[in-house]
This record gives sequence, C-alpha cells and structure tokens, in this order.
Amino acid sequence: MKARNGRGRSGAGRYRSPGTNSGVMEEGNKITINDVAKAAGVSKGTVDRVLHDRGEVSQKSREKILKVIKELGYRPNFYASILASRKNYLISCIIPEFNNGEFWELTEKGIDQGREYAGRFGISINAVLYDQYDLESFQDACEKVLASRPSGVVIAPMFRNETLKFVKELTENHIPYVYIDSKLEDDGYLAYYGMPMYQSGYLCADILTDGRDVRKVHVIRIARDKRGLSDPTLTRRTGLVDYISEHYPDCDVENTFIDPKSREERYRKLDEMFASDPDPDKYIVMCNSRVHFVAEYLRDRGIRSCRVVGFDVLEKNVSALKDGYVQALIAQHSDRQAASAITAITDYLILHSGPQKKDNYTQMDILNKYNCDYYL
Amino acid sequence: MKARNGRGRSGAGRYRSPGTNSGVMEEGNKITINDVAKAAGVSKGTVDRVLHDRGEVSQKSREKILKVIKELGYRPNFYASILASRKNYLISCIIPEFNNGEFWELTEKGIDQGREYAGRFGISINAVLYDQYDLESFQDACEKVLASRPSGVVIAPMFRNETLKFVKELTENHIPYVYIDSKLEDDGYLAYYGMPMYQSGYLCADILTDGRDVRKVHVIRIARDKRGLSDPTLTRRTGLVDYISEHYPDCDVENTFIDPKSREERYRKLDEMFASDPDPDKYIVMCNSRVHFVAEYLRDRGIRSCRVVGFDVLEKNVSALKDGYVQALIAQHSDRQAASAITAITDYLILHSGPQKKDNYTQMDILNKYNCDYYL
DNA sequence: TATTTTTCCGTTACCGCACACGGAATTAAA
DNA sequence: TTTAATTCCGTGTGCGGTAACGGAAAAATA
Repeated sequence: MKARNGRGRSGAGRYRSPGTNSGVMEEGNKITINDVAKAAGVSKGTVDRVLHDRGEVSQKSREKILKVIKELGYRPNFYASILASRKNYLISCIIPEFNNGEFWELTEKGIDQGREYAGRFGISINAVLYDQYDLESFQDACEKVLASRPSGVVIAPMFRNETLKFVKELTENHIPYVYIDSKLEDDGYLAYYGMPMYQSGYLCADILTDGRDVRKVHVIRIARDKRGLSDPTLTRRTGLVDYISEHYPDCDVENTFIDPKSREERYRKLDEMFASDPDPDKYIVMCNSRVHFVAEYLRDRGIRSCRVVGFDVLEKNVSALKDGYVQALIAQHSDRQAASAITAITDYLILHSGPQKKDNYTQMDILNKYNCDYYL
Repeated sequence: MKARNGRGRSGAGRYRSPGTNSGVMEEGNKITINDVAKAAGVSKGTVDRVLHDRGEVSQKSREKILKVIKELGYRPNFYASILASRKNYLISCIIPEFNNGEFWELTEKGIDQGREYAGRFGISINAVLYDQYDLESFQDACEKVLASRPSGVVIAPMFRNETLKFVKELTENHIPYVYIDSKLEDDGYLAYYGMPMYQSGYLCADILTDGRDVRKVHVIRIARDKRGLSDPTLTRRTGLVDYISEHYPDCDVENTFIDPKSREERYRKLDEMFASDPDPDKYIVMCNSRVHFVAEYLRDRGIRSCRVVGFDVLEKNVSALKDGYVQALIAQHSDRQAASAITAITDYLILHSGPQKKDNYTQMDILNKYNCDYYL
C-alpha cells in the first residue's frame, strides 16, 4: 500500500523549486504579454490587439503572435485584465416570480450564491421576474433584459415560442445564455443545468412502490388552464407512468386535480378521492413541488396510512417529511442549478472558457426524515 | 401572485442606478486607497501601512485612518492586491494514501477541484499522503508540511495525539487549518467539513430495514489491528445499533470480520456466516466504503436474496448497485468536503474572511440504481 | 511626383495596490 | 548646541494588462 504517486513525498512544499518544470503545479506560468511581445518582435499593444481581436494588425504579425502565444503557453493574468479594463459586466437572470416558500425562491437563493461568486470578478447580477402564467409579463421581462444590454443571460423558460424568439436576439447580439430548470431544442445555449425529468419520475415511482404490492397510484395534479405554456412536470409524469406499467402492469394510475388557490376545494377533491376507494393505504405522488398540499390535508384529517412521495426541498415539504405525512422527497437543488449557471457565464466572460459539459443534469437526492436536516 | 419584490420590475438592468445606494449589489464600492488617504489627510503609503499592520505609523494617524476606512466603507480591491504583491501562497493537504478506486481517491479529486479554484488566486495546492496504518509516516508527512511553511493546511486526521501535536504547531505559527472527514476536539481549526457519522449510521439502518420484519442484521467489518488509531466508522456503527434497538428491540446485530487482503479468507468468513443461519434473506451492512467486497461475494455465489446497504460512491460500489447486489449506498461526497476545505482557506487568505459556519456537516445522499448515474 | 488615405504599430497613461527608499521632523545622545 | 538615532511619512516604481493617441509606412489618389 504505497503512495500511488510520489507527489506528496517528493518536493514537499516549495511550490516551484528552481529548475523544476514539472507541470504538476501549473502555476509557474509567468509568461506575460511583454514576453510574448518581445518574442514576436512587436509591442505589447499589438499583442493586446490580437488577443482581443481589435483588428489593426497585419496578417503577418497576427500569425506570428498567435504562434508565439501557443509556443510560450501564454495565458493572460485576469487580475491584471480585470483591473485594467474596468468593464461593468452584468448577468441577467429571468425566472418566474414567487411567494415566500415557493419553488422559485430556491432558485433565487442560488442566484444570490452566484452573485457572490461573480461579484469577486466585478460582475453584477440582476434578477428579472415574470409571472409564469402571463405571457405578456414574460415578454416584458425579455425586453427589459435586452434593453439592459447584459453580458450574459440565465433563463428559466416557460413559454416556448417567446423564449426561442428571445434567445435568437441574444444570439444575434452575441450574448451567451444558459438555461436552467428546463431547456428548449435550440442549441445556441452555453450550458444547461437541470434535473433529468423523466428519470426523476421513474425514480419517484420506485421509491413510492418500494417493492410493495401496489394496486393503485394516485397522482395529484394542479388544475391549471395551460394556454400554450409548457409544463415541465409532464415528462416526469411520463417517467412515473412508465415505471408503473413496467413493474406493476396491473396497477392503476389515477389523476386527481386540485386547486392551488382554494383550500376548501382541495379538501373536497381529496375527500372525494378517499371516498371513491375504501382502501385507506394509498400511494400518493405529486409531481411538482407542492406535495405539502397533500400533507396539509392528511394532517388535518389525521390520516397516517398513506405512502406519499413528492419533490423539492421547500420548507413545508421538509416539515411534512419530518412529521411523517410524506415519506420521501426528491430534491433537484434548483439553487445549485442557478448558481452553476451564473458560474458558467462568469467563467466564460473572465476565462473565455466554456463549461466542461454543455448539458448538466444535476443529481436527484432522496430525502427522508433522517437525512433531510442536512439539506438546509 | 405578484412579484415578491420589485427588483426585477424596476431598475431592470443598470447595475447601479445613480442615486441608489441600496446595498444589494455591493459592487459599487469604488473607494480606493487613495480616497482613504485623501480623506485622512495622509498619503496612500501610510494607509497601506495601517492596512497591513506594518507599523511606522503614529497612533494619531492610525486612528484617523481606521476611522475613515470605516466611514467610507473602504474594501481593498484584491485583484490589485494580488497583482501587486506576488506572494506565493501554498495550501498543503494531508490525507491517507490510496490505491485506485479506493475511498481517498475521491478526496484527491476534491483537492483537484480546490486546486482549480485556488489557482485563480495564485494559490497553489499540494497533497502530502501518508499511510493511515503507519504512525511514523503520518509524523513524516506533518514534518514535511511544516517544513514547507504553508499558508494553510487541510488535514484528514487519523492519529489523534499526533494530530493534536501537529495542529498546536500550526497554531503557534499562525497557520490556519481545516479538518475534513473527521475532526478532533481542539477548537483552533478554521472549519470542518465532514459527514455526520452517527446520523449516517442511523439513516443506514432505516434504509436497510425499511419497515420490514427484520430479525437479524449482519454488520460486516474489516479486521484490523488498531493500535491507537481512531476508527471513524465506529460512531456510524453506534448510530446503526441505536436505530435497531429503538425500532427493532428484538433484532440481533451480528458482526462478521473479513480480511481486506485475502479474498479466500473473505469468502470463507461469509460462507460461514451464511451457513450459521439458514435464512437466505439477510440484511447486510458495511459501515465503511468497501461494501463491494460483499457484492463481489454475492455475485460469485449467485445470491440475490439479501438486502445490502453500504457507503460511498466508489466505482465498484456503484456497479454493484446497478447490478442489484447492493440496494442502497449512502454518499458523503468526500470530494466536495476537500474542495470546500480548500475554498475556505483560500477565501480566508484572500478575503480575510472566515467561513460562515465552522462546522459543516455535508449532506447524506441516498443512491439507488435509478439515481446513481447522476453522482458521477 | 505630391498629396491624401489607409493600414499598422509603438508609446503612454492608467487600474488599485504593495513596498522599497529616502527624507523631514522629532527625540536622544554627545 | 551639535550630532546621531528614531519615528513617521510621502514619493515613486512596478505588477500585467487595456485602450486611447498619434505617428510612420504603405497604398491609393490626384
């Protein structure tokens, strides 16, 4: 059981022992723009011009400089760069508005985290919220963002066509954008951070059924009049249904629609559901973030015989988990998605490097009453 | 459902509308050292002296400058700072050595992530490995690290007494250090990143038993001659046992010791275990990262009737999960722990700010065959 | 060929900070 | 009082870039 490599044992410490050029530390790269200029026989102004494609450089010099840059392995020092060019980068985030305790609040938290990171590089972040049920407000938001001439955009798309129109404009203005939550089928985006929706439904079904003898699964859904707006949880429901029909061919999947705005209405619907089927051991799923609606009902009715699975780490959901009205929660960490999105754009602006992966499917964490405390 | 705040709707874009002083953006802080100097009626050299406690400043000037700094809310620009002071910060990490596919490899991955972050701030990272079963090699490592005069240290402690001695020296030299994986009872550390061990055992038992009628739980352990070295999984086992005795008072917990170095020996022990108890439906737990040993055995023996739970996202463990020889894995993401540790020290060195929380218990992710793909 | 335009490039002044250097003012020693 | 030692502080240079400015060389036009 020897050390796999000698890194620790040898040069212990000194981060660049003189004469050593082992690439391990990759930090000794002290080649400056002046070195490049000298080696290319030009002035640093010229080098800077090719570095930023500012033109006014002869083809010959340009090639020479590019060659030298590659040979020397020159990489600009971005402290100096940021210091000298006092640009005001701005990244705008377009997300649905929300009330306290709702899903998109998590995303905003992530934006705050991202702001902290970006702030270190002199990049500011602003969030533009829109009503996810109101097309016009979305268009409004897009216009405002465009008007603010951002250096990058993070967007959680809800309206397909309008979003496509919007990102087309971004592309024309060479503004990089990254999708969070869900993405569209264009491929001009810099990156995407979201949950694998189909798989999350599949996973959810597995946790719900858990090898038991399940005859019926109740899917509770939000009654909404969708007017061309995309429902991201649709795919999730497909995954759920697929799992059931693969593993429990005789199991029914029944939909119940509830109203997010009226508690009485919800109770009535759920009462009906329970009345229609005498078996008190029910398997219940909610594919969006509002499983706390179900938990609230169960708590009030004193029903503890159901197995309930939901999504997302909302405070209300977690407390339902702790109280035992919900057995498991699947978390997608939309905060981390937002933060990663901002980080990706920041790095793109500062380091001129794209993210390693374009499509990033964040992990699906399974929470139960014993580990939920550690998810904030 | 109106926007919770008007941020998005109002100033849409402009990152600092003139006249607005809302702290939200916290970026507009353009007060330089020169502004401070002017306001205090001294030169920037003097301001610099008090900023760095370099002395040679009269009490009177010092106080005045400090006052002005506070009043103006001056915060140094750390690009300029790093650029001007070409210091060579070094963070050393002391962790156990490992072979490919073993637990500590994850930690090293995290160190690499941390290196990328720290590298941006001109900070280099080096890793010093030690044999976790050899006290002397640990002492060796500590000495080497001390000799390299690091600006900060990350340490995964295995030997209690020696570690305490070591961190005492660090403290004397004003070198900040952070614990990962486990921590000791001193409190001079800058931060700690690790898993809540007791809770992880408790959680593990919950997942293993899963509401079933469990009569006996088999805990597989590594036979090791411990000579005063601390076993971090001990606490985990305690949590496990506590859960069982709380929820399954009639359930036995039986230990089986296997040898990590000899497969035959392992098979023999496990054969014995299966022979001793005719019931093929066994509940098996391994409290360290090597549940793949059990999976390997089950695969070879063609046994599929057991419920097995283990820890950590090693490649072998994940494939056992996929193949169905292990039902669940609890992940502690030691990579993230290491990366966070490095980030914490980096921020401390650059921003002079400690981490928000000193003790950070990372989340315990539950992996099964349907979500494991998204954990790398 | 003389003049204008275009193309291309070097020079230079910062950006905000760190730190060396040298000098004025004050105090101690002679 | 003269000289030496302290104490305190301002100035200046450079870190590695950015970008404005102006001018020389080459090309186009007269």
